[in-house]
Amino acid sequence: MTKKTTLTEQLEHVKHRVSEQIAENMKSYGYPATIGRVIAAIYYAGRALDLDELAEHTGMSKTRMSQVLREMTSYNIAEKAFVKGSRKDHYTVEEDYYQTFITLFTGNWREVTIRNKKIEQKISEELHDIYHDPEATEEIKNEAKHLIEDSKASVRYFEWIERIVELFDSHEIFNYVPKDPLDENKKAYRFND
Amino acid sequence: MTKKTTLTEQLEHVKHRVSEQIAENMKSYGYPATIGRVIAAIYYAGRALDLDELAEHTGMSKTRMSQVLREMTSYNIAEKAFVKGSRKDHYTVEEDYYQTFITLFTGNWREVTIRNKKIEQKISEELHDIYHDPEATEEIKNEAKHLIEDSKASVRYFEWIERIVELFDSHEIFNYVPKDPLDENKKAYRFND
DNA sequence: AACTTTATACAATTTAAAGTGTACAGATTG
DNA sequence: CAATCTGTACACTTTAAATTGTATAAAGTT
Repeated sequence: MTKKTTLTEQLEHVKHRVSEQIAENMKSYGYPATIGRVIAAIYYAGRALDLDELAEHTGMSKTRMSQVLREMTSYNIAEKAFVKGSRKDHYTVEEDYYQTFITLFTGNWREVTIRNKKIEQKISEELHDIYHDPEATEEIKNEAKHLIEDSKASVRYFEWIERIVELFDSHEIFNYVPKDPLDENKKAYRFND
Repeated sequence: MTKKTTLTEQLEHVKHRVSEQIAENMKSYGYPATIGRVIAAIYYAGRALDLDELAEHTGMSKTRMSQVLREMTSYNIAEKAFVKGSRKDHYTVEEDYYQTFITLFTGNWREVTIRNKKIEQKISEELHDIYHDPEATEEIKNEAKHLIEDSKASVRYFEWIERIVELFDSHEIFNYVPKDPLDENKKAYRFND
């Protein structure tokens, strides 16, 4: 009474699950799940795909594909590929997991630091005005001073985040956390890299 | 014709904006904005607050506070504090920016790695079964083999993420990216830490 | 220039997450 | 043990994000 499934179907099923898994991970990165499905589709196809093909593979509307691919190219995790004799736009994706992680992670955090440093700048100015206002009582001055210190600490924190971003972006992180933990030894054993 | 605002009001306004800023950042971390408002409220109060006080400060319902604080304690960024002579639950929050970042970041990624390694495990078994199925053609075997390699690479990637998590969790990251970039020099100048 | 093909702007819909109000259970007090 | 206080389960509402369908602009073909 077991349902008959061919091995080919089983393989397809596995791929589908991997695709959903990647989709789920994208949500954890804070990006739409669809991005994950697009990555999987292009990866399994083994070549650049156009919007219609992607809509087909992901089971979504072409409109959505258009939107998502634009988003992906803006994040630098997809790019248009020239395909001979077709006027459709074809897209390839970054296939290196590590690089995708780094790109999405740093992109997100760079935005955060930029936004926050901008706001802190404005707030800091405002607090200085309050501090130097002739009507400011001792108590007011005290609180303003306290908030200014908070703001400075906050900026230092975002500068730390910026340096973290730089650590990943420059790939320096791989010196401290190698992709393959055995690399350390390997290096010692071989003459060239 | 300018609206008259007292300095005290201006200070309150600043605090409110900082609170919203933290809320916004929580969204970037992938957590509900309300968490940020709770952190700010407790920080500015300078003491543990109970659910009613938090509802008051954040302008939200007590029910929501209950939910959010439970979430926060589960993430280890808030904890119940004993307050003499009150039977209400009072909460304190982690006040160190860096630690909050690390806690939320690592918590999120730990979940991801656990989930993914589990799935890869199952998928890998399934692929082996397909590979060893007597009905498997050369082509099927080839594709299965390929997918098995993918799966292994994927697991190696998640193990890298695990090591990244460990780097932050252990605070070792501060050796490579110090909170204060001048620490490096400071260390050289002093006898004790 | 009319006709096709392709991508996308825009408005509408669906879906998922955040948040609320009521009701209730467990603990505490008189 | 009746009366009150506190936190939360549960069902409902609101809000924001993802996704779709239609309409249109831009480019390519005949």
